[in-house]
Amino acid sequence: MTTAAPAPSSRALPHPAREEIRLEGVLHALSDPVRLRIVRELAAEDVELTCSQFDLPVTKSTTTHHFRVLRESGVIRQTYEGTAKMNGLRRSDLDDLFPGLLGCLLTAAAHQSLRQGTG
Amino acid sequence: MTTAAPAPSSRALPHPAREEIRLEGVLHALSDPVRLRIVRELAAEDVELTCSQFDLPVTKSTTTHHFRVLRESGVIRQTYEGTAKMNGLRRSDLDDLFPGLLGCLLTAAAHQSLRQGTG
DNA sequence: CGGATCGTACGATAGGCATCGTAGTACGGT
DNA sequence: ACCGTACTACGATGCCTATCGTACGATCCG
Repeated sequence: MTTAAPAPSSRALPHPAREEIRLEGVLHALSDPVRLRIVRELAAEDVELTCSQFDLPVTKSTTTHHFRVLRESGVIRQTYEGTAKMNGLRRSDLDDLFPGLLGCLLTAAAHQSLRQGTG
Repeated sequence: MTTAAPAPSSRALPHPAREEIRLEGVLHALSDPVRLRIVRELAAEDVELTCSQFDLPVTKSTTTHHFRVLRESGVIRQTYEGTAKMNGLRRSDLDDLFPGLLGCLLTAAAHQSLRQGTG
């Protein structure tokens, strides 16, 4: 078999179960410009990205903080692969819980960016 | 003519123009449980409500605070009518800026309430 | 005018949080 | 074993905010 995925690596990360994801938490997570940007990039690439692949206007520590908030609110799924930490949107979970919401949010963010040239 | 609306009363309130409404601000406003509840009630009634018609688990001062956050983020429109302060959702502005978002959010909130019996 | 109702302003408080820097851990490669 | 890379943990800092209580302003009714 073509082992494309390099083994999830021992250390695990706590994620909320699908039923534990709260709308308020998701909205709070996405109300920060940096985090909204992360989610938009993640949605655009449609593939798992490492933390360091994002070009964010904050330091590494702050980046770690933002990714944790996104994970703990249930927006993204994080897994280690070697020293890298892969990040992926929890699309199916979110779509199941809040139908259409993620799409609307991404569209809204895109519209706003077009209007204001802010990304 | 049937003057149903009792004159807007002198004191005016500052509202952001439609173009000034920011997605992040809206999300932040709605990420508070009390404010999300206000917006849901407002959407359910589909008519302007006074501040005191809401049964909220906070004091009057805090209620004032939450309504102000909602107004300043562009989610609601507030006008005085006598001593009462009328509150209405800025549906058309929001739908114009962020198509479908308000509906998705309300649906999502409703779904979550059904799941968890939290309202 | 006097009183009642509705909402505001202001100050205080406590907790949350975005940010940073530094020091450290985990892993892979040489 | 050693080094480099990727990310984390921890502590500090300063700001934001949700909450309250009390005192006040605005409006209406009698």
